[in-house]
Amino acid sequence: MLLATWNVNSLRVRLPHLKDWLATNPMDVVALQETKLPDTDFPMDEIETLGLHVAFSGQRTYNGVAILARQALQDVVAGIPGFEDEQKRVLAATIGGVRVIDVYVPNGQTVGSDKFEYKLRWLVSLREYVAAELARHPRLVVLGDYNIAPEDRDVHDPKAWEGSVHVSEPERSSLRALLAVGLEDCFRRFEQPEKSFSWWDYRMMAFRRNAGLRIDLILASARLAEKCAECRIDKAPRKLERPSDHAPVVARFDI
DNA sequence: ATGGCTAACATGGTTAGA
Repeated sequence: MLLATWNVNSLRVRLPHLKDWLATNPMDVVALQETKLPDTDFPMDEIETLGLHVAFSGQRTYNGVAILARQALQDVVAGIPGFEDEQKRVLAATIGGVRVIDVYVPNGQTVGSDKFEYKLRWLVSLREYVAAELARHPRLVVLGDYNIAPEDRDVHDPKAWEGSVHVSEPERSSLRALLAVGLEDCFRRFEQPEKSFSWWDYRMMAFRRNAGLRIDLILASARLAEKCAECRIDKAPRKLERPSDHAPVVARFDI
């Protein structure tokens, strides 16, 4: 089973890239973030034409998540149950016996801001949700845009980023607490190229300089992680005209 | 120098992203 996560930064703009990418990289499951579309505008027909089932939870202008899958999606749940939130950032579904939770973690803006506090609160709720889901689903994958670089090796210039949003200790500690309930970062199960990143700023020729962060993660339960055969970042779509600032991340599971 | 791009909403300039 091949799964991918991709923050497309507007599905309206990136639909051609997504279709081209899927044509050469057929996936069983794709988790999208920042679709930036209300559900009434979701390009359902175009996705279904690709032979994919789809579930989505979106809003105008901001946020928005969607799951595309070769097989039918079962038990679709939007949001974090019990956590009141206008922002459409979470979508769960069961596909082929695997529980999939697609997450778009809040950005956090700056350390100490209201949005930062919201990010930390949000991560506590996510952790509680994941703990409950793990008890019900031994095969669980939680993938998406975490807006946290787990370690300094996931940052192009750790000195320059030290203490700032995406790398700060409260955020990293929240991520470690999430992993501690029983998830593993699939990417780090394997030897990887030095300076592997999944996001590069649009400005300052950041992609050409590989000045990026690894913030898009595929986390899997122990039972699933042990079946992980590959995990990689595909930089190719980031090289196209008018790209998303994020690259897709792919994981393959022998199930 | 706290910017630099990009997208949405708007139709010029603000908000937000990371």
